Amino acid sequence: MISQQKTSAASPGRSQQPEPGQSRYGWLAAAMRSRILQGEWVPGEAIPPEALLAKSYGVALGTIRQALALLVSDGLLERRHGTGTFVKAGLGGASMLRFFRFRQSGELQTSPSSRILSRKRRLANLDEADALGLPAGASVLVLERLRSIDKQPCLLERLVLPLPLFEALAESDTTAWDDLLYPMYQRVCGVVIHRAEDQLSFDQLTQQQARRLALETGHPCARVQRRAFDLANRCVELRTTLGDAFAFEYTAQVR
Amino acid sequence: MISQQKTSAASPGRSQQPEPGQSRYGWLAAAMRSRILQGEWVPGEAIPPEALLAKSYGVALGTIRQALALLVSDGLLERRHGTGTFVKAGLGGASMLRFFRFRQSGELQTSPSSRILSRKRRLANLDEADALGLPAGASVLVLERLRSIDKQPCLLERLVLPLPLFEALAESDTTAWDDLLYPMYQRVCGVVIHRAEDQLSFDQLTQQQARRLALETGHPCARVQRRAFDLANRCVELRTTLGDAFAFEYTAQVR
DNA sequence: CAGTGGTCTAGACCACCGC
DNA sequence: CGGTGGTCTAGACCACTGG
Repeated sequence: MISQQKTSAASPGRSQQPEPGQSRYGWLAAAMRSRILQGEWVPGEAIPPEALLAKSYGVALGTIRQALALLVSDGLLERRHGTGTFVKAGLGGASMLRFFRFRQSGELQTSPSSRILSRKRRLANLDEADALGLPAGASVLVLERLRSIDKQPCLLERLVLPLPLFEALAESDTTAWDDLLYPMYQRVCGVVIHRAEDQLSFDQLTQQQARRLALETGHPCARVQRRAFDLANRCVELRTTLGDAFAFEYTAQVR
Repeated sequence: MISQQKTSAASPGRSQQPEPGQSRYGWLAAAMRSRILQGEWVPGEAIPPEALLAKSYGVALGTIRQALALLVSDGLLERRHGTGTFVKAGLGGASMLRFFRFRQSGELQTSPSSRILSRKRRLANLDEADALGLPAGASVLVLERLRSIDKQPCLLERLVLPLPLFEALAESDTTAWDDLLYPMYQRVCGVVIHRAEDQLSFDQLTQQQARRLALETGHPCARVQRRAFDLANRCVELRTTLGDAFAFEYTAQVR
């Protein structure tokens, strides 16, 4: 080894750049990203101030700011003027409702209540293993979940969770679970959901699905197939949500 | 007037900032935005280089770069390394297809062909006048349009266009129109479509709609209600697109 | 090769927040 | 008030693009 490590936190050396084809701020962003992924900087808390980071990495303030801007646009950090730079907390949940407009007696947009209809452990099929990045024959936890507003069933969900990771959910009492899963993932399993991809499509309800949603067999439904990712950008949840197609409403921005 | 105008293009003066509560780069961005809206800088062409802008506005390079970054994130400008900074051309069109997966004989994603079914001039109703920012009783052009792939009808559209602006389309031969409307708006009417909002929902086809799409009455359909905006961010097109719900497929990013 | 945007520096001062 | 991020400067040098 030629380069000598400095006393700084994750030192890239001072007068040389161990990066091959990367910009310095790109390298810094990668370095700081890994400090988040490895748990040195934890979600919800502040990271060291810019000035300190600049000094410890041996770069100018502006360079650190560029690196931080990258992580902000990645959604990993959040800056608050006069206060500090914070690691973003995970997704709050209730994000499924943005696809639907359900009538409520009151005006308040309360999060729907949630009931687990079934929970079983089984082997992942090929598609699931592929999407979750699991080896063939890995086991998963499969949940069926009904979400209701004012005791009116409105969303039917099927979730697939990789099992070593979500083991804590395989045994606990499902009637005591939170209405929002993502904060619970974080609390119980240490899994932070950071982003998701929702694929929207259309179908008709099977007899069983219709019964659970209190609709008729063959009723049109909107289907949301979600892949949710953790901080390290690995898919850790597959979810299929069904709801009345006539309650579906979503606005997409173009360009 | 105390401040003396410099020789620069849209001079903000040198040592003072005529802005009330705004940052300097925010003011610069607004100034440059108006140079685009007023047609001094035209879509598709390069604006003056940063160094020249910095000198003519009497600010540092970094400040100009911040202002440019704002306009880039607004989608008004596009930067190309080693080449220049360009005013973005309008939306290309064919963007409706991103909501649908239509089977084609070949694999190629060609733009669907387009046929105008009807064209009439009438008074805008309240909703239309409101959305388009028109006075009550203004007139609009209403078009019905069928889009087909491989001679197979797939999308049925109804468009509402404000009339003083799109007068050139009210008389011309519709059989000679382009398949893509937005480039034609720009060429024929000087209207640049810059962004759009698409509201998605589901419904069932009326008898007339079904006939035009070669489907059955009551067949489930996806509805895309679009509001399209020009560079000045004024709504200049309302469009409702209907297509087979079973061909609907769209992916949304969460956070 | 000349001209463009991209990176980086080492400062200064300002605006906001919480105590 | 002290500490944070936000704005701004006036340079230097690098990397890409095109003729």
